Amino acid sequence: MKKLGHAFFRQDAIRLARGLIGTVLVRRVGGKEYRARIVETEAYVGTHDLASHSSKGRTKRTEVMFGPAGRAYVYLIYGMYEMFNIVAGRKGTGQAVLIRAAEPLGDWKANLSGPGKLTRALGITSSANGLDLSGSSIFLLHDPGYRPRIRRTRRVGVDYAKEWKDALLRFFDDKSTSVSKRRAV
DNA sequence: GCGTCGATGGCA
DNA sequence: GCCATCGACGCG
Repeated sequence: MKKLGHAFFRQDAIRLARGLIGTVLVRRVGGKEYRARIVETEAYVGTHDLASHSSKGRTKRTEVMFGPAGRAYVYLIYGMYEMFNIVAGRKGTGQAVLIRAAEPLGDWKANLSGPGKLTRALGITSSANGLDLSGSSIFLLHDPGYRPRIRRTRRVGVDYAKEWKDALLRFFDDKSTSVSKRRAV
């Protein structure tokens, strides 16, 4: 399996969100390595997307979204959950892909069916914000032997986003049982 | 099975 | 005063 690099992450958020389904997330922490197949993502397509944090403009929090693709954007939500995103697209466009669910691979067992559960289980915190994902502590692998069955729905929890709330920007692998529960179209 | 609700903290 | 969430609880 080949490591995903800058050229892959630099795709626009929609193509990246779709392309990430079925890839393998690798997390090295505490001398151990954990692998999980990504089965659910959401695209946040730029500063015009009212559900995207980048639509608020450049702030201390959103700064990393405006940087180069392939870095981690990690933030705290509801006071207790960290969300793990990958910056997408051309630098300055404010795009990112939220990783919502994954399926453990190998001996390791965990419930990764939701963005908060995934980061908790993998030990991803805001200290990883801005981290280059072509490094060694968090990176991704292309798995050419796996063919996901991709479905597309509305994003979760963005009802405030006016004309953007119903955009079909959530992708998941219909073959997987690790997709987070909500499947509303 | 489904709706409602509270926890909890950074941010604008 | 919001939230890109989750799990517990009360239905009947």
